[in-house]
Formats: sequence, structure tokens, C-alpha cells
Amino acid sequence: MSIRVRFAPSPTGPLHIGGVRTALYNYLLAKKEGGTFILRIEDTDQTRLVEGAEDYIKESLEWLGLTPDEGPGYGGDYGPYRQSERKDLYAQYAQQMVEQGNAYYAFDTPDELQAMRKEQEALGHHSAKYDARIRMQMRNSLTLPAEESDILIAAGEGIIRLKMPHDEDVSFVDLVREKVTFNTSELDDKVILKKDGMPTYHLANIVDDHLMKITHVIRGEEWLSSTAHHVLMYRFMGWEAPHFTHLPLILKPTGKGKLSKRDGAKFGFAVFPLEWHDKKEDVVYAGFREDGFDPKALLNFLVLLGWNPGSDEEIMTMERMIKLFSLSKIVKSGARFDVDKSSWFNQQYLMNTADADLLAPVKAAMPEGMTVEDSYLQTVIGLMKERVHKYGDFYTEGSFFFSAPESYDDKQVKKRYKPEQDAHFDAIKSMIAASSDSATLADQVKGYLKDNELKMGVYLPLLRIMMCGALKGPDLFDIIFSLGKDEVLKRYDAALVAFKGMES
RNA sequence: GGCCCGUUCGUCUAGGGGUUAGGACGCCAGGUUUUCAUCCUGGUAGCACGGGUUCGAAUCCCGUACGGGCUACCA
Repeated sequence: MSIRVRFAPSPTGPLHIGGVRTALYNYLLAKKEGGTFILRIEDTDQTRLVEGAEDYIKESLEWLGLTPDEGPGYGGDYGPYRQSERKDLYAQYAQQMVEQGNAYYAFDTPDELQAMRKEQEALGHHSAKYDARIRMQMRNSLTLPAEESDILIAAGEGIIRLKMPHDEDVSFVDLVREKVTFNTSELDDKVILKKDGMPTYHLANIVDDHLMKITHVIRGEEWLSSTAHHVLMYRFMGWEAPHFTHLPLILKPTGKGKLSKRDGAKFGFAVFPLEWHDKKEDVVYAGFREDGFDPKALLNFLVLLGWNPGSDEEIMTMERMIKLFSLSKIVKSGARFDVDKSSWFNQQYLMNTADADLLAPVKAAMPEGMTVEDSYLQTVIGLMKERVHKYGDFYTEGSFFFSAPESYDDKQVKKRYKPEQDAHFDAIKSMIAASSDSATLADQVKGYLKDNELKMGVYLPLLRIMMCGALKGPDLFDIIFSLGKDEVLKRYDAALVAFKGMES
């Protein structure tokens, strides 16, 4: 049977980086095995829906290149792929479990539940669960006379809870952790069908995974504790459960807790693939795209956060990741997000990509109001790409390619510049004015310096500062030829004036 | 608190009874360069702790500590 996996986010906000990695692992397994990668929108909590979140999720997946084979807007034979549109499907299964004695109706109001928890707390039971010990004290179809429950059910007052069996070990195999066991007496009677007729995650999940013929569930570790409930439900329904794989969480750089929404601003990096404007909070959360990352580099960085190919190979294309991916090499422990390494991956990507392929994304990162010719920009890309980490860096680190320096490294100038050098600089200037190509000019200038017993370490750095403002950047003569003679001579004159103003 | 999961350089990880505990990021030093970056060479730094099992434990077992997750009519 061919593999079918799903990525099932909830549209309650932007997709975060942990979700991106979950999507990636699902995608990789599907592609490796010639299977199907499905996007399912888990929007069963109508109160937490956020406008634009579903579109954001899709746009993110598209940007990353993790395009679903099936999903809302992507077609597929197992739709609809939005749980809210499948609402009518779920009740019958919950109903079936009630009839089988595996579930029951409960009528407790939120107030009553809260009162129960308070009461239990007072008795010393920390965060009490609605479980076998408690359920006979509550208002439900197990405790109320049948006629009374029937009336309440008919009036739409009931919700459906799973009835956990008494003292039974439920085990399942997690492909990363091997065997995991829970005892049902530790498990609560989870709500599976809510008052509004919507299923909770647990019901919707197993029903849809079954109906959509999902073979492998790959999700975050936060779901590990409820997996026993899911396994039990598969058993109640007489369905075969899929294989489970729980992914270690991505932690804050401090290692304290899982990475969350606000950590980006706190630690200085994006936690979302795309920038997200939270209208409710009126906050803009940074995105990797807007920060100048290439999605391929991001994915390469993420795939190694919790998985390895079993070798020292680190720089991988998507094809390579697909080829090498395997669930058995997924790591068990949580991984911290390392900003430095993420930007190293992006730099590696830049260095290994052809200038022409970099043109479009670099253009996209261009500051507002700037206009640059493609051919020139491509030259700059070629000269700068091993010196930058992100797309925007071409304009900041390489600002001198686009405008004359606004200031000069005066410390370095003072160290080297003397007015007596002016005559030699004039000679160099005329060489530039007469030059026709970079290599020849370099030879001429260096030859001149040698012939006159002048130090390269004095004149060349000064010439560079005239062009760039500081001692950094690509080959000096390449810069000169990229800028063009007019611009070079203009900068030359302006710099010399500035240099003279500095010494004194 | 309870249950579940985890713990190898600062970080990401390899190694799963006998290894000088390997690689990558970062950092440091040297080389290359007019400079920066790249590149090359070298260095820094780690098996959480305590008991067992064993001729031998980073590796297997138990305990402890620490960390994480879950503990909603949220996902």
C-alpha cells in the first residue's frame, strides 16, 4: 500500500517553524516513498479561528516548496480537507462509541466542571481529571436516569466523552521512541464531541486519518500523551491505527521551553516562515522570507534539527534530503534553535548558487525606491555572495556598489594618508582614467607602486577606502570596473578632499 | 503534584560493551588576500550524577538530578 501522510495545522495563527519542520518531514517521507502528502486544515475550534491563517499556511508551504498533493484548493479524492466542512461526518462515530459502551454523554456545565476541579484540588488532587474516579459523581448518561439523559440529549445539552477502560495498559509503537505505554487509569475521559456539534481534535483526527487512509502520523511530541486515547479509539472503531512518529520539539535558544511566537523578537530571529501581521495584537512578527533567507537553506537547516542522514553530509538539496530521509534517524531529544548556524546555511546556499539564479530573490530584497540594472546587480551578486549571509546583505554590506561612501574609516586613513602621496595618487588616477580592463589596471598600478618603491599596503587600502569607505569587500580593481570610471573618479576626488580634512 | 518522553563539546549531532569519543556551527590562532569574506591548517570544548551488571560501561539495568511535553467542550 502506498504511503499517505498528512500535515494538519490549525488555522489559529501563522505557521511556526516547528510546524514547518513537521510539514517537511511528512513531505520527505511521502516523496521518498512515492506516497502522498496531504494538507488538512484542523479548524474544529471555531472560537480560535484567525482570519488569513489558512492562506498564510498555504502561502508558506508554497514558498518553501512543500506543495501538498491533496488538500483544500489542491484537489484529491478524500475531501473535503477542512474539518469544519466535514462536521456532519463525526457525530455518527461518536454515537457508535456511545452505543458500544466506549463513550457516554455528559451534561456538566463549565461551572460545574470548574467546581469539581476546585473541590478535588481542595482534597489534594492536583489538576483533577474527568476520569473513572470522578465520572460517577458527575451529571452524565452513566449517572442520570435514562429518561432524563434522553431529554437532555434531545435538547442538545450533551457532549460525548470517551469512557476510559479500567486499569488497562495501552501500548503503541512510536517509530522514534519504540514502545510507549500508558495505563488507562491515568487517562481522562476526553471530550470527543463538543456542544456545538464539532468534534475535538482527538475524534476528528482518528476519523479523518482513517477515512483519508493515512498510513503514517508524523507530528510534534506534544501529542505523545494523547496517543493512547487515539489508539483506544481506533480499537473501539475496529480500525487499524497508522504508524506513529512523534517529533522532538524545537526549543528556545535557552533550552527552556518550546519555541514560541514571541521568542523571535526576544532572541533576534524569525520563528515564522513569512512575516505575519497579527491584527488583534497589532504586532508584526518577522518572517524568514522577509529576513532574507532562501527557503532551500531554511529547509536544509531545519531538516538537521532533529534528524541526520547517518553521515557527515550537511549541505543538501531537496532531492538529496528526499533520498536520504528516514524516520529511524530522527533524534529523540529536543533541539534548540541556533541562529548562527541558520545563517551559515543561508550563506552556503548563496555561495553554491549561480549568480543568475540569485538575481530574482536579491531583486526582491531591494530597498524601496532603489533602481538597479539587472546586469549590474548580477555583477554585484557575483562579487559579494560569499561575503553575505542574507539577501538584504547585498545592499547593506555592499552599499558602496550602489552609492558613494558617506564616511570613511578615519582611523585607517590617518594611519596611512600623507599629503605627499598626492602626486602618486594623481598618477594612479590617470591610470584608472585610461584603463580598459580590471586585470591590466591591477598590473599597472602594482607595477607603478613597485617601480617607485611604494608600499602596496598603504596605497591600495587607501584606494579601497576611497571607493568603499572601509577596508572590506571584493577585489579592489573589480570594484573599480564595476562602478565605472566616472563614478570612480568622482569618489576619488571626494575622498581626497575628505582625507585632507581628516589629518590635522 | 501525576503521567509520559528525554539527557554526548556553548549549540546541532555521530557513536549503542573494548574508539586517541568523530563531524558541523561558534570561538581562538596561523596561512592565503591590498582589506573583508571565501578557502586551507591547527586549536578550544563533551559522555549529568550515583549505584549496579561485566574482565571491561558514554554504550546495558536501577535510582537520583535536571530538562521537556501533557494534564481544556485548544489544537
